[in-house]
Amino acid sequence: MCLKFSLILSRSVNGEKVLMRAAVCRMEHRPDGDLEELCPVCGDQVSGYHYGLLTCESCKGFFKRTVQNNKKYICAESQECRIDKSQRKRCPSCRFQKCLLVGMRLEAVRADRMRGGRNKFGPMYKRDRALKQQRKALIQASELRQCSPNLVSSAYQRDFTFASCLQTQPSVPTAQNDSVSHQPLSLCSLLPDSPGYTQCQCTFISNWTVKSEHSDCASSPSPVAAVYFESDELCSSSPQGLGIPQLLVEFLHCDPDELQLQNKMAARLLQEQVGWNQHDSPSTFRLMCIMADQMLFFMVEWARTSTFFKQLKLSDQMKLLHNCWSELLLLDVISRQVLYGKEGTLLLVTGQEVELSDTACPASPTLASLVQRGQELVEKLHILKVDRQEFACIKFLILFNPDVTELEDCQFVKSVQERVKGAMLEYTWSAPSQHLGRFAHLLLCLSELHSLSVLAEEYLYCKHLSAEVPCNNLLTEMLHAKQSWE
DNA sequence: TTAGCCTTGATT
DNA sequence: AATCAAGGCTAA
Repeated sequence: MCLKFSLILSRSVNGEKVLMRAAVCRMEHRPDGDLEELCPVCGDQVSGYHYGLLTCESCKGFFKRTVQNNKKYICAESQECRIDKSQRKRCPSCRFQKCLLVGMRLEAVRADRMRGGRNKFGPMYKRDRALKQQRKALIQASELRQCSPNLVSSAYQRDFTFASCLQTQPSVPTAQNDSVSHQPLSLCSLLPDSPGYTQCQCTFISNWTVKSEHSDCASSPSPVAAVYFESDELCSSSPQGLGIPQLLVEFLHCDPDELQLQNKMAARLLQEQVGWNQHDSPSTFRLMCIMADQMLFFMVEWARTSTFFKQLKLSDQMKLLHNCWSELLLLDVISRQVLYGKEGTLLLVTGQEVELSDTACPASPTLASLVQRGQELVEKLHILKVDRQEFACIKFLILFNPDVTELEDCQFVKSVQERVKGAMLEYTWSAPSQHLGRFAHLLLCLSELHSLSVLAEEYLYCKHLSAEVPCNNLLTEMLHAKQSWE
């Protein structure tokens, strides 16, 4: 899993935004755009829906062979191989990883090898087709209106070939809204009270409406979406009156909804996908980078709107976030595994599950160590039965770190940290079947989390130095901020 | 092993 | 009867 951690802490894609826009324009002028869809795995022509989404014939066959024969591949490089039409045969390991990452479904391969007929994905495919129709109509309408970029862009937001999106469709542009995507975004410009903070970026988050139909989720083939719903309903209905400290209730309200994140991430991936083609098909590494970058936006938005944090001055807000971004990213991945994950698989924010055995990476000792220690940490937190309330607290505990240098309002940060600790202690002790040493164990886990984040950042910085991390994104800004202090 | 073409059969 | 996404076959 830590392989994924480190990948997640990697790079983002501002340069590609330009490509995306170019692709949109090309498609507009193509008479029959959606007959020329490209396989999300390798960029070849698609031949129909296969195992959850539109793919080409070769990736369909490859996925079938791999699953049916229970094949295990090992990447000879560092699990970052580029998969495109000409190179797809070179690394089956990375190819299969990419199949899973874009949303091909293991469960669509029949165990009994029965031929013909239809499977449970039928309605999903139908919905996706309808969305594509809608998109096409919108594009045609926008052409009539002399190619209004916004309309074209939003039309594309509604189309998404990833399986996760077939279940929960994205509805609104992502953080890097089209109108701002061509220029680099900085942390500063995302926080309020700063000169660079634009209304466009604000309204993206606050106006976000989740259109994921509950009925769809109920009948969804994905158990993940169902899990999120159940737990979210529990959390929103149960805290009051059950002896949960008021502060915790407040934290829970600040906590973003997992299903909303899933939708936003799907929309972001869609936006990126528009720019992919045969020559520019992203590696697993790059996909993870895109996700990491988006997670950073989620994180900033969470902090920006959270209690206590919004009372801080911009300079302190930035210092706190620069200090703990990697720890919060890791915590996000880890908490998702503890709360919703299954043993042996990595649950992505998109709701997709990746087999951990397939992601083992011996290529880099740093990566291998991250993987190992990350898994152990998940296991420890799982045994401690850390719940969503506690994770919400831990995030604040990490964010409000009074040891950060040159804080203007260090006293306030310290007082918040004390209050968070107090509320956590109260919650931990009031819960039944909790032993006395649990809180201490939890704190030990946090120190392990911190050391993991240091390791991950070091690894990333090396990648950055070897020019594998692109410039002009939130991630490189974070990397530089930390390095310039130390 | 790959990938293009073929066969199958539940659903529409 | 038509559709189309499963699995199967086979030359390269």
